[in-house]
This record gives sequence, C-alpha cells and structure tokens, in this order.
Amino acid sequence: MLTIGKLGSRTGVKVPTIRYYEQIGLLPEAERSPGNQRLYGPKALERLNFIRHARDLGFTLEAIRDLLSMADKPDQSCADADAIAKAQLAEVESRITRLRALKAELERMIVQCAGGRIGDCRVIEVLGDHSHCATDHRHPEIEQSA
Amino acid sequence: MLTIGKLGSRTGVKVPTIRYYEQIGLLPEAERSPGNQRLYGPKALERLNFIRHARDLGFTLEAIRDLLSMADKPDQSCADADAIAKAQLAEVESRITRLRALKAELERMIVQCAGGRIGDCRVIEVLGDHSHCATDHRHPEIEQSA
DNA sequence: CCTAATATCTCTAGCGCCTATAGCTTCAAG
DNA sequence: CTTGAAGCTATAGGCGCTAGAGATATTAGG
Repeated sequence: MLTIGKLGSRTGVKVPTIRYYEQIGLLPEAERSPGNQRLYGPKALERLNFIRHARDLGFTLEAIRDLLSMADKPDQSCADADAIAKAQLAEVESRITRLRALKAELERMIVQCAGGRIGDCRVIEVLGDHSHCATDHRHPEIEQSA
Repeated sequence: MLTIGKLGSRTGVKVPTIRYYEQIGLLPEAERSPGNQRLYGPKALERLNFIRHARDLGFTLEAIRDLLSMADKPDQSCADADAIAKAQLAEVESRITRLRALKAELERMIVQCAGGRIGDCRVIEVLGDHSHCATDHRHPEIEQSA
C-alpha cells in the first residue's frame, strides 16, 4: 500500500492533483489508514498512470473519464475509444497547423524588425494591423491545453 | 463614436470580453454616453485591434500589457518588444515540437487498433502503459493557450 | 520515550482568460 | 409609444489545477 506521496512520486502526479482527481470522481475514494491517511493499492497506481499518460497526450479530463469507463469493460467494442482518440488526433493536428501559421508570422515580424526605435518597430506595427500579415491566423475560439 | 457592440463586431472581440479588458486595465475606462453606455473612439478601436491580434498570435495578456505600454513610447528602443516576440516564438516552437510527438503517438495508437474488443484495444492499452510509446512525450508542466 | 521534521489532512481561495446568468436600464425602429 | 435589442452591474462558473492556512499523523534521530 502506498501513501499519497509515494503514489505521486511514482506516477509523476502531484499530491494535490491526486486529491483533486478523487474529488471530481476520476479516482475512486481511497482507502484510509487508521490515522485517516489515504492508501493506494496497485489498481489505483495503474489507474493514475493511465490518467497521467492520457493527460500527457492532451486528452481532457472528460475524455479520460470516458476512456476509463471503457477500460473497465473489456468486452465492449472499442469503436468509442477509437473515436475519442481520433478526435484528439484531429485536435492536435489543427493546433499544429495553427501554431505553424503563428510561427511564420512571428518570424516575419522579428526578422523585419531592424532593432531601432519603437516608432519603426515592425513587431509593434504588425500587431497593430493585421493586414500586414501573410496568413489568416485568426481563429474562432482560442484553444488551450497540451 | 462606437457602442460596445459595434466595437465588438469590428474587432471580433466579444462584448463581455471588452468589459473584462477594461476591468483589468488593459483598456482605459471608456467614455460614457448620457445614459451611461460606453462609447469608443478610433483610438480604442486601434488598441483593441492590437490586443486581439496579439491574442491571436498567442501572447498572454501580461505580454500584451507590456507591448502596449511600449507602443505608447515610440522613441524608446524596441529591444524589449523584440525580446517578447522572440520569447513567444520560442514558446510556439516548443509547443509545435511537443504536439508533433503527441500526434505521432496518437497515430501509432490508432493505426494499431484493430477495431475489436476493448480488451484488445491498443488505444486503451497504450494509455495504460507509457512503455508502449516510441517517444517520451511527457512534459514537466502541461502548457496551455493558443 | 520525546522531540522535531516531514507528510498528510480538510477547507478555501486563486490562477489565466474569459463566459454565462440575472435583473435591471437605455436606446432605436416601427 | 411600445416593443425588442442592446446596454448596464454584479456575481458565479469553467478548466485543470495550485497555493495557502491551520490541524493532525507519521517517521527518524537522539
């Protein structure tokens, strides 16, 4: 049986985060020692590793919740798991595309800056006027996460 | 003079977001009409366009705050603006690198999934065990934003 | 065995960047 | 002159944690 601290160091998940996962129901309520401290067995370790890994891959906690509930039903079709993974892939791809446009724009901006006064600075100027841009890097919603 | 709604539609920034920017001091307090509604002149339009553009390029509000204060001093050196832009470029590049690793991992996972039962599903299995992975896609802190 | 350091506990608030809701007032069109 | 859209304030929520306070538990050393 592991204490929460050991569990954290084995999985690379911080202690408050583990408690948070329990609180939102992503981890089951942990067993407790006589002194009321959380204790974890191998199953919890496995489950938390799964979560950590999925987070590393950029899945949202919602998606992870779904994936975990699938992992618990080994006889069902894995089409749903596949769909979640594919959606995540699409998400990652679209982020890459967008970031590449940003990168290009930033590079253009920086290269053009002669390093003089602000009044002549391309960085400031370009930011002030989107029409200086080569690509349409605008986006509907600013995305976040991994 | 523009109402907040017009300002929003011209810049692509939502009305509550504009009020939020004012609240946190990114936009100056707007003039008011006799009926207490916010009114914006061309300067505010310009400033908000700048903000929107910089947000689109992934700058944080903090960085934008700095860039704006530089934009107000056209005679200073633009080295600082340049540094901020370069930091942002580095940030974007590192995100791209990471996302590419994620993409590769997700693709591997998906391709390997034969589409059968969960019990045989590579997606679920890989998530459960990082050692199945080709790349070390782990990261110290999960990043966010554009 | 006692102490001191460390780890854990609960609870609450905060981060960045908005977004949504409620309940009101003002304005523009018909 | 009425209606409906657009505006106002104030507050709460959302994601995924992170940080803090203040109390208790455990462990290592003397």
